[in-house]
Amino acid sequence: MAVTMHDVAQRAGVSIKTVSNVVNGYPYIRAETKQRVETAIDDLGYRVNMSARNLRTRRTGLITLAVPELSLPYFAELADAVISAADAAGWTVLIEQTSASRERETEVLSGRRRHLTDGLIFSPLALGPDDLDLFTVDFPLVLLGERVFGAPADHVTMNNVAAARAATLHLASLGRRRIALIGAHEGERVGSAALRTAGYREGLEAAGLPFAPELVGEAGLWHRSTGAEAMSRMLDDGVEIDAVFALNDALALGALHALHAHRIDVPGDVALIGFDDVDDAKFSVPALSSVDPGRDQIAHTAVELLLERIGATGQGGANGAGDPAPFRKVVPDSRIVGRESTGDVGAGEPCRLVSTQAGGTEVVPVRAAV
Amino acid sequence: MAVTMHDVAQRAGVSIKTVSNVVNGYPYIRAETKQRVETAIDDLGYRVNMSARNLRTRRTGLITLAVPELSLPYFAELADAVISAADAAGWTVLIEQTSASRERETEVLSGRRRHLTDGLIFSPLALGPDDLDLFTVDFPLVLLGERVFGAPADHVTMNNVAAARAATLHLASLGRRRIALIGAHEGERVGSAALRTAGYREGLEAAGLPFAPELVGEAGLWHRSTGAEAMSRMLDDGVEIDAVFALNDALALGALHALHAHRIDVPGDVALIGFDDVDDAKFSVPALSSVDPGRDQIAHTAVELLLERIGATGQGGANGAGDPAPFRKVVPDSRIVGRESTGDVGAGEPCRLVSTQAGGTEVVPVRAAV
DNA sequence: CGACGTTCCTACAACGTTGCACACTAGCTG
DNA sequence: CAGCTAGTGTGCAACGTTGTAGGAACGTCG
Repeated sequence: MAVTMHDVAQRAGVSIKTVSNVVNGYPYIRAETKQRVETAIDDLGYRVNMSARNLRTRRTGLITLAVPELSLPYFAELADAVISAADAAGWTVLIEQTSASRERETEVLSGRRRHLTDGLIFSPLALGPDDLDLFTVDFPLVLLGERVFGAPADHVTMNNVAAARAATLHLASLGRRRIALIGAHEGERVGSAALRTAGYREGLEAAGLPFAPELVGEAGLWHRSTGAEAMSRMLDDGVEIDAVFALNDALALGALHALHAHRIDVPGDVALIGFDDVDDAKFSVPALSSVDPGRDQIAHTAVELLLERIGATGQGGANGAGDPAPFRKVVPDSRIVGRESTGDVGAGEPCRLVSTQAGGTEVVPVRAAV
Repeated sequence: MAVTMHDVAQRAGVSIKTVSNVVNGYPYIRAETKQRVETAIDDLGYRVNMSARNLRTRRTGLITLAVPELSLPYFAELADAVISAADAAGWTVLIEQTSASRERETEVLSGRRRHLTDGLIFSPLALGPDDLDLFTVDFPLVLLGERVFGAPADHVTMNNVAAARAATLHLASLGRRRIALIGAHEGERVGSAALRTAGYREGLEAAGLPFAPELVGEAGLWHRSTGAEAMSRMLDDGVEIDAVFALNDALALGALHALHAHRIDVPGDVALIGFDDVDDAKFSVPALSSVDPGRDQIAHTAVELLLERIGATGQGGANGAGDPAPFRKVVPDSRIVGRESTGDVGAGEPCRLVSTQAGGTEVVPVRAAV
């Protein structure tokens, strides 16, 4: 049925291995021979059988990207960027949706599909620092996000505290004094919520503003609906505010909805800023100011680190110990994108970049394998 | 290095084939033997090597979903639904982004990655009816969308004309008389734009309204930005309108932005309805009315048809001709979701389903193989 | 002139799994 | 008792590719 190297070899009058050599770009082949093989390949419509090649080479050419849900725009845009970056390097991406459930996130690290790909870029949302041992795995792994630090893996994250601090300060610099926060996770010590909330408090302090508990709105899941609910609760409770820092853009857009429903003008009465700078932010009414955490750079760096790790893996061999590269932590630059919702620009004007946070790379020594 | 069936067999004191039988759920195995094998598997942490299995079975357990871009919410949500549906059936999805370019769409049908998966769910945007021969392929294929009809493949599409007609009629039923259209593709005879525009004209006619060229706004790409531009152009030109039918939600949200920038009240001055019913629609300000084309059903049906086709493929054998099932065209039910932007409901109220279009399945005889 | 290097090509043996054929035991049927 | 069928397990030969080792032809150099 399917055309194999054998068929090509026969037609071209060479050995099967020569066909393999041609396909793989082995240099020592006479031009004429190469030509003959290539003609035979075209004539027969031959394609290499990936399964066979994968079996033989112990590589699949696939990497996994595990994210909570594609229908969340942040992760859809991240997936887009990761796929593009991998594609440019000749790799293919397989996406796993975890729904942010512990069970599925655990399965990503050890489950059925683990052996389908050569490496994993993982943005956990349910697993946390208590699950650190789960992250001690024997395959290339790059972590994203803020749930787990200190795992034996490369890590691409963002400058949450500094960026949140800058966002808060930005609102303060506009003369706002009652700055609410939407999306807090009470009691949590890790994760984006905790870090960004810490940045918010730092920002208040730096601006000489008091911290007021009633200004903090809880929202477990960071969806538009929960943002709208949290904002509504706060407004219904009669809390006085003149600015809102939402911990992501979905929350911010939900909050915007609630503000509008309460006939509150943005940015006239209340200035609003989000986090993530998803595509939607540009097109809400009014256009949403946000923090760009450097998504493209995150995706690009994650793919780069993972492929490096995959490449290095091959060297182990009889050497046993080898000398694995130390784990790196990379923090891309983030910046604040001022749009209408903070009154930084009028409708129609291009957005203004208000402030810049420098990131960087930190090298962490490899911990002894367990 | 890696644990193989051989190791498991040795430890359990059975043949390698028995391990294989246990792993694959072969029924005729003594409970005690099965237990012993399973214990050995757990002890050694054995996982089947997918590459080897794939080579042997000529199956990969993967299907491809090819869409233009994940950062377009409609496709992100579609991908989410397809992945979930495939997952439920034990299959894994590989996503290809085509950027709606001819080159990449052609590659999806014949390129490097073609042999990586067992089947393809393809939503073309660049290829059209002139490329019908490209779609005559020798692997399971399910088409989505409205670009290509009559290809030798199963097809899941939507009731574009009827749904657009209903949306237009709905605006008319609210007393609107100057109903603009945003997103037209002048001169095109195929694709969503042409079909939905046809439905719009049918709707106008059914409502006894005249068709007016100045009410039709072009927008090549259906992004928020192009929607905003098209809307702005029309308003700047002084065209009088009291309703807008945007051919998808991204355009509608962009148009909403432009309407707001022109200080036009929605739905007071202008009623607005989109198409696709993406998640965002619920949370815009005001909440956007839209046409739900039955996205979940589309994803579900597409996966179902593809897996059926993949299953049937195996039977070919020496039989030669076989008797392939005829190609099916499935049209899920679509419905209009009325929200604030058409004044169907006030802020906070749940949305109202205004009208329902019945879809169905049509069976097309298989064309002779080429 | 023999040793050695380049260039070009090939044979063989895996990679880890599953399909197929078959062996053997028990119980049952005609 | 021969001949089934159901139940339980094994051995062999692929699936299509690539790594390793090496052979043959042709210089080139000391």
